[in-house]
Amino acid sequence: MLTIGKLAEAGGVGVETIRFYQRKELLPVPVRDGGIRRYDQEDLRRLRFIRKAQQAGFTLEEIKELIELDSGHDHDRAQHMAKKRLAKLEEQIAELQRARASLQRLAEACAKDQSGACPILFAFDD
Amino acid sequence: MLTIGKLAEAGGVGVETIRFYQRKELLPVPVRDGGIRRYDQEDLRRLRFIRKAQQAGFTLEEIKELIELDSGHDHDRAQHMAKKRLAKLEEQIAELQRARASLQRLAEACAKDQSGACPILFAFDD
DNA sequence: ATAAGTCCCGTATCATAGTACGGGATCAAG
DNA sequence: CTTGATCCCGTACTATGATACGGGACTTAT
Repeated sequence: MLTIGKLAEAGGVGVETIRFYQRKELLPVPVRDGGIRRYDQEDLRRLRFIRKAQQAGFTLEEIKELIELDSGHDHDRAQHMAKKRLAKLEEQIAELQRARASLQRLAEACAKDQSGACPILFAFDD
Repeated sequence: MLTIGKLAEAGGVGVETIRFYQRKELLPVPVRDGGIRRYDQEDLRRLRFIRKAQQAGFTLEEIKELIELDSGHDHDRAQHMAKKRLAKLEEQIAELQRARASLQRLAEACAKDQSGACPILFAFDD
């Protein structure tokens, strides 16, 4: 059994973040042991799930939805969300790659022409 | 000469956004023609610069700094910022690619095993 | 010259994801 | 049995990038 501080530490977040997730109904508000909330491994697992899902780009709103898919039996819905997120990820990656190409080109132009106006400051003209 | 509404339209943003950028000192507050602010092509160029730079991932704070590099002659600083941003872009791209790989794997596992618990809901275990 | 459409300004609100604060309760160690 | 750490709770504040609102001034078309 963990206290909120231990759970936060184990999950790599701050205590306030746990409380924030509870308010957002991403984590259950656990039973109390004489005023003090006690957490178990399931809570830690869920906390870690939240963090991993965030890394995959899901918003807390979406993560809440994933969690609410009742103990993992709604494959269709889960797959739908995963696909939607994958499409979004593709899009984001492509966008960043375009930005990178454009910025690389400008940085090179800036390095070449050391006199006069710097191209970076004059346009992102892609 | 443009009014704020025309400038906003030409730049593909809302009127409020122009005013927001003025408050943030990203756009100059122009001279007034009898109470009405008038904008020129230079303002439009700058507005477009802001949007392009945003697409390259610069924050408004950074864009302000870029703009303040005195009419484009501080190549060193501009290049430094471009490199910093490029590094950050690389990092973001790599991170999204990792997220994509992980999520793809989970989606496949979910599709294969239609019975029982959905792997998506049980871990992002990369 | 009057009505509709813009523009002016300051202030408030939004979404997202937290972080901080203050005052009281409770727990663990010496 | 006191002291310090940790916990409780609600509320407020932060950052980022806008978006909305209200009431008055100004412009444009008829």
